[in-house]
Amino acid sequence: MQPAAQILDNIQKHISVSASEKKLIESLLVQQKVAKKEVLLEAGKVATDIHFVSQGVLRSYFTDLEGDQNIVMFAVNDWWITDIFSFSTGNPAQLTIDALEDAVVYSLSKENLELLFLKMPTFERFFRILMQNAYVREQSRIIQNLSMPAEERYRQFLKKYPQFAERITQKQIASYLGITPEFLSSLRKKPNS
Amino acid sequence: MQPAAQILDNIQKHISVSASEKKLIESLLVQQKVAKKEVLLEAGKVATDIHFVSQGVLRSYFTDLEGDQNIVMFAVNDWWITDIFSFSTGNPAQLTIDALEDAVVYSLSKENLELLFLKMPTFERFFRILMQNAYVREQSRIIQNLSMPAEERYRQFLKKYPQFAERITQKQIASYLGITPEFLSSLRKKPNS
DNA sequence: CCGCACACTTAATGTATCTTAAGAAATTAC
DNA sequence: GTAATTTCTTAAGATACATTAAGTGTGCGG
Repeated sequence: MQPAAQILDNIQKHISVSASEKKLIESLLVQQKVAKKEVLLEAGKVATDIHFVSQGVLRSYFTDLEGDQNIVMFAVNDWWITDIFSFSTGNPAQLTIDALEDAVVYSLSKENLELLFLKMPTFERFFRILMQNAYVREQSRIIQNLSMPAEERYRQFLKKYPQFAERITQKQIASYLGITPEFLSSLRKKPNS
Repeated sequence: MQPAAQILDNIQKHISVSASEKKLIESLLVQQKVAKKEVLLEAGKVATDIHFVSQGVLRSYFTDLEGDQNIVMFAVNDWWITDIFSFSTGNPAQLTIDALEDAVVYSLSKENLELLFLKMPTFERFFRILMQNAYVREQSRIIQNLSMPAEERYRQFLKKYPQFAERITQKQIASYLGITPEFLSSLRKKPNS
């Protein structure tokens, strides 16, 4: 699929887009290739862009005082990713975003997003739906973290994101679940009762 | 403050609203008084409304398989609350919403919200900002849950939400933090080093 | 194709947090 | 205003999960 077509499909799942609007959107996106391990956003800098993942796998993570990485999200094709806190407020990012596999992304700067909102008011609706879905996802994760032991969270993760499980190492998954790789290994060994 | 004025103020922090739009908004809101312990939304039913809290304190919580309540959020004056998953998708709610103190809320049904989006496209922007802020909040909580021990999460909670700490019992706060009231009590006893 | 870094596993020991139980304090209901 | 209910605390014992350390596999850069 043509990369632009991939984003437009993603957008058109939620709003309709005229031919001239398609051109406008395409003109505001910047394609970036991101090599495995390459950093797209570094904690401490301001997140100026939101990225649409066309191919490959990205992750965002928080580095805590002990220096440990805590994975906040994974993003594969058709996902949008940024440090939403930094992108919203202009404060320094808490998260680092890098590639777990070679990736291709389309980046939209905050200025261009605001331009889109101005020139194409329905894009506000699209972005509202994007944010609302992200809110649903994060709230669902909070519920799981509060109410389930690690073993059950792991099962739910495999069920909800089978496309991640195949491509992401156990170490990364453990970090996402908030447990150590050693403990995840011991969970996996257990007969799944 | 006139209740309608309170909501309009909240909305006008993010978008400008004409006189006729103000009337429209007011006409679509329904005032509800909620007595302490009264249930506004019951898990299993569909969340048809989003509620603006004018006075009092509400909470939403998830009841897990063991029957324990896990608090997802508190809402005091000027907060909006619903089960965003159920409200978005029309699926049965996972959360129960009830009042921890006598409260007054203004409820906006999903139909009326869609009507607002149609008649007042800038309302899409307001709601986008609402959802984006909620996303930021939930992501920040996930980062804290992943990277900090309970004692530090409690400190951050007190710092971030001093208005909650005064009005909400230790038991509720413990549930929000994902720990038992007994353990919270032991944390509070420790000299704050 | 070799070597090295890194992922995954296993197991012993350690610790944060839970469970249970009971009493004291505070709030609520009649 | 007093009984009844709920909250908060304390403490002992239990458990989920972390830490450390060592060994085995696996991918990948040169």
